[in-house]
Amino acid sequence: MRDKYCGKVCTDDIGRTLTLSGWIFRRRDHGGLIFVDLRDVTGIFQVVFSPDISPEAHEKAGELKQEYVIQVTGKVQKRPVGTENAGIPTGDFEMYATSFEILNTCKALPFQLDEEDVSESLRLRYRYLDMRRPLVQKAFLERSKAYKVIRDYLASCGFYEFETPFLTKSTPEGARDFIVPSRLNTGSFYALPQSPQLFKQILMIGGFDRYFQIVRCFRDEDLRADRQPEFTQVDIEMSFVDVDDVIGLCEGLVAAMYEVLRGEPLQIPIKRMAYSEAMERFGSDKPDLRFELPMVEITDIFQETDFGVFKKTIGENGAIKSIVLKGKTLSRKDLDTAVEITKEMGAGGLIWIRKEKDGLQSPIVKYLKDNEKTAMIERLDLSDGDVVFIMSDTRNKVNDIMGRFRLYLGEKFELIAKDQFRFLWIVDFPLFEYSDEDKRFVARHHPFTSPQGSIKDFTGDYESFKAKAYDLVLNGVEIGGGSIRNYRMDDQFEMFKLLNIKEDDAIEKFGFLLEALEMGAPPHGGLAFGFDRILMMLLGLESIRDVIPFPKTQKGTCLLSGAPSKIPQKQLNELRIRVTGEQQ
RNA sequence: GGGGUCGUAGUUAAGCCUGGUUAUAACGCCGGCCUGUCACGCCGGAGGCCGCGAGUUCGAAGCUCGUCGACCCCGCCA
Repeated sequence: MRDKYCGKVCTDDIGRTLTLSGWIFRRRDHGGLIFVDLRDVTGIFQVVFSPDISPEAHEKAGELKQEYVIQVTGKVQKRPVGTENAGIPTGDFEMYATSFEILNTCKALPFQLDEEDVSESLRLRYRYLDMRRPLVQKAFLERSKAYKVIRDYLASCGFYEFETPFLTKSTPEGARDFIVPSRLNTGSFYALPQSPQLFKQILMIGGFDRYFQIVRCFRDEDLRADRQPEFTQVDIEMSFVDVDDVIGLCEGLVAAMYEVLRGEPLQIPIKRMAYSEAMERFGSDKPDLRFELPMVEITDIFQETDFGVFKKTIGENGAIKSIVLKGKTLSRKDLDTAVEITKEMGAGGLIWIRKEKDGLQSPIVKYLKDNEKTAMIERLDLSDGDVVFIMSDTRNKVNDIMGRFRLYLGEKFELIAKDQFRFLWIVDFPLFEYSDEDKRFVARHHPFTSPQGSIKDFTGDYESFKAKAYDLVLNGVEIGGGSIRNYRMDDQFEMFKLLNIKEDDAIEKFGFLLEALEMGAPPHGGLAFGFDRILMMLLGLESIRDVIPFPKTQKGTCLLSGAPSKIPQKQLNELRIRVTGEQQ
């Protein structure tokens, strides 16, 4: 139906008669001449309708409206001198239409395709129109390029691609599952996979050595700007590897993606930071390193303090930590707002101290001893005008709230280098983590994660026992995570014991993996990247929805299709399901 | 489960704080004119349950309460 794409017409085509097809992007009707911008996925080409060339075509072109689909034939020529459009690649050329056909019409549009501030719900409702917009289109074309880079890179590294089931079994200790009722097995349910974790381990035990899959995963949790109920992971597993092997491979992959999507090489190896350092200095296991503003601990300075708040914290073995804001002028209102913000984050309070020419200024300064002030000025390297924010509470609370407060300061005082891409590996995660909900220690990563050293060396100190687990962080967003797995049954059972998971329960939930571990499982480990998130970040977009063609809203609905929806009673009957409408 | 922002022609916004005649603009849409535009231009026109429901009031787009929807955040997300 066409000889060429609109955006691909070039000098070689001058003098040739071509047939092009596409959408009417814009029509400029001068009464005599009518100009039409014909658009397809490759770009725009200008078609001219003139009564001197074809009175019929010119007459009929009066009917053309936005987004009509046409097929047009004419001779390509150079535009007259002075009428070229440097703004588009085909701006030196045009075509006088000798004939054309309207292949389809288009109703009045719900929004203009070149309009920038269209509400997202309207865009999602009419996603097919939204996709015709160049910037939206670009995101999905880049996504397509990314699939190819990943497949090419991993294939070149000896990886095989597999598919794993979507109708599967609930995985342990994870997010809430999406559930699918089984008609053939009344009262039983499949779970959609949160990740192909168990299956990829089975593939290693099956001897394939290196597996990957670009795979949809499902988690029935509340949504965010960077979270969707179904999302895509680049899932990777390798045999006969340790932490450095997996990290090295993944760095190569990320660098390949970065180069294709950003058009410049990525410096590797990527910086690594221990989990404990991340928490103590940045109050987060995914620090944004596009700006500094680290927390500095000053607990030791106040061992002999008379200041009640600090005294209490030290007595309860808490932490006193500070963040220094340099070179910014803060009004009293800024300081009050800062205090307010941290209170909203759950802080008991926030202390600020300003370094002035003649000493420290703060509501609490009168409670501080001279040696404490001096030590603080020295430790924090304070200059005149610097503002110190101090929080004093339990260590975890200080880390958490100061970490979030740090992000607030970075944003508010424009300290973040928004054009930077700061990758970071977080390593040496703790193997366990206390769950307030379950009132016990649970696996921080997942229960198949291998500890550093032998699990048999566990001394009872859950909090300091380290895992062979690692996360990849980009600009404060977790974009991937993985671990080396337990590959021996005795180690795995020991792990379950420490997690207080009963043997029967373990066998019931994932006995097939445990059985396989006893049949010559090789050492193995891997990682999963959040594909949508990486794309979002590398393309500089604000929301994961911008890189997913058909995303869900925050309430999990699809505005295009109307899912989820009620289903006919007949279907419910077949599944033996009764909807009670009541909270059980 | 909790906190917040928003909802006004097809679209994007103004008006709301301080209630009062016909709810304003731009883009789009419809009609007319125009032979070098590319965000074409000029003239004219149509288009509104002010998200929905109660309440307050002589009178509500504007105040109050509820509700629905979209978004952001906390919890949650191994």
